[in-house]
Amino acid sequence: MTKQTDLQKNADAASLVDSLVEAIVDGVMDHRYAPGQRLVATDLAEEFGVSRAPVREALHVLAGEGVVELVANRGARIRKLSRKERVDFLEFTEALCMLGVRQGVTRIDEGDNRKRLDEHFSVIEEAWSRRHAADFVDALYRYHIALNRISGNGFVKFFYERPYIRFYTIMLADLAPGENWEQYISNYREIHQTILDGDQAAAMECFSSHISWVLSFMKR
Amino acid sequence: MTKQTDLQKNADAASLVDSLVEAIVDGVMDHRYAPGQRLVATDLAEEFGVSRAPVREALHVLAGEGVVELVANRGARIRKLSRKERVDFLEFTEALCMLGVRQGVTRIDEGDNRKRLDEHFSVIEEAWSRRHAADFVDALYRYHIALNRISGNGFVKFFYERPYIRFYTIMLADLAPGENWEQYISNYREIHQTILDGDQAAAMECFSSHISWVLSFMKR
DNA sequence: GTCGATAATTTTGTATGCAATTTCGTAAGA
DNA sequence: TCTTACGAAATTGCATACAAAATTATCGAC
Repeated sequence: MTKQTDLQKNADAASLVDSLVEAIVDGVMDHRYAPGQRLVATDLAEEFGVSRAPVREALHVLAGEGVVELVANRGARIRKLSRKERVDFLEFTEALCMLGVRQGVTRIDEGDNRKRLDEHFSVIEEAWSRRHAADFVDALYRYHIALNRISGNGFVKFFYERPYIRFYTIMLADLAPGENWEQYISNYREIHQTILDGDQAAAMECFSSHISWVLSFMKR
Repeated sequence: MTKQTDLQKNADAASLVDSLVEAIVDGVMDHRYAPGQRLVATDLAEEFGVSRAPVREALHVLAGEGVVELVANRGARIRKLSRKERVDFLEFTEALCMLGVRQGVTRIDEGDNRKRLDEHFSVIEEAWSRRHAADFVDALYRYHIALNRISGNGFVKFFYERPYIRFYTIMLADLAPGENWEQYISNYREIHQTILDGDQAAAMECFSSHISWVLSFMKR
């Protein structure tokens, strides 16, 4: 029995390979493919009703992105990060977000930036109130996407929204906030407020000490 | 006449696609392929004496990496960064290096870290004395690779050494140091010294103000 | 039952074929 | 001279084919 997953071939110029990349990333996001799991080209081809060629090309894109690990003669598997790798990644990504904070603060009053950022923050609050780790981490991620866009650094925007950053970020849900729901939201309320206040020094200080705190309990 | 470029098929497990990726990146590095240039799969296939399939896969890896831009039905071209994009990229990459500095300082006395970092610095000095922008930028890049390795954050190491970071970094050679050779090396001597001294606060302060200075003259 | 060798099956890697699309050259018309 | 139109050539995207490698299954020895 062939269960064909629909490829939403965006009416526009999205190529088949692009659709496949997106479909596979989606599959990873909603845990249909688990980290470490092997991805057999033939199976995917059948699942999506295409030949192996575009599937392989999609897997190579994902390998370039870092979502997938490609070993010669052994095919592809979803990349799996050790605990240390995830902590390292968090440290890395937070250093980036710091840049978003620094530059975002200076532009908070342009256009509807303030309103938009505030909306994103309420999603964080909402996920927090439900104590839903995955949604919480996702909301934090989207908040920083918004902030990075506001910051105006095109490269940070480009980078932070790449599939594998999204993917790795989501994988942090089992490390944070851990047992620290209260402190976490409290920190972010302060960060958000200082950003809204346009106080760059305070925002960076807040965010920086939040990072230190998060890393301290993640590294134990 | 078919001029076949040698693919150095590393004796070990490096697949054909990997070799192609490396060969293409090398081609970009020594300016045989210019940013914006179109890469025709058939031509590359012929050049390397293979079929189009692995070439296409290599191009998809590079697309995932961000070295190449892939447009549906129009094939691949070497990614070209505008001036603003390059400045944004520099801002981005410096934020990362900041992390390397912060953590690297704390480990400067482990093993032969001090010696190795010092060796990398002398390469910077050497390129500086020749006033060779490309070599200078490359030496700076390698210095930070060494520092990132010392820092112990595996993700920063992994990330900073990816082909496209190397590629983009090299593309900064026409923006820096510009007319500012003297100030640039002077800053780096101070950065290097504070790192050797193990003075984290001073190192971060030095590096941070160096970044501000570089960006100020690049943004003009 | 466990281990190891061997055969059968699966899966990968690369080449090739062909239709669809784009690109390029050329010529007609304003 | 500059567009615009059109047809030929080039190029891409996807499917298919097949050899090489890896994986799994089978079977016998202990």
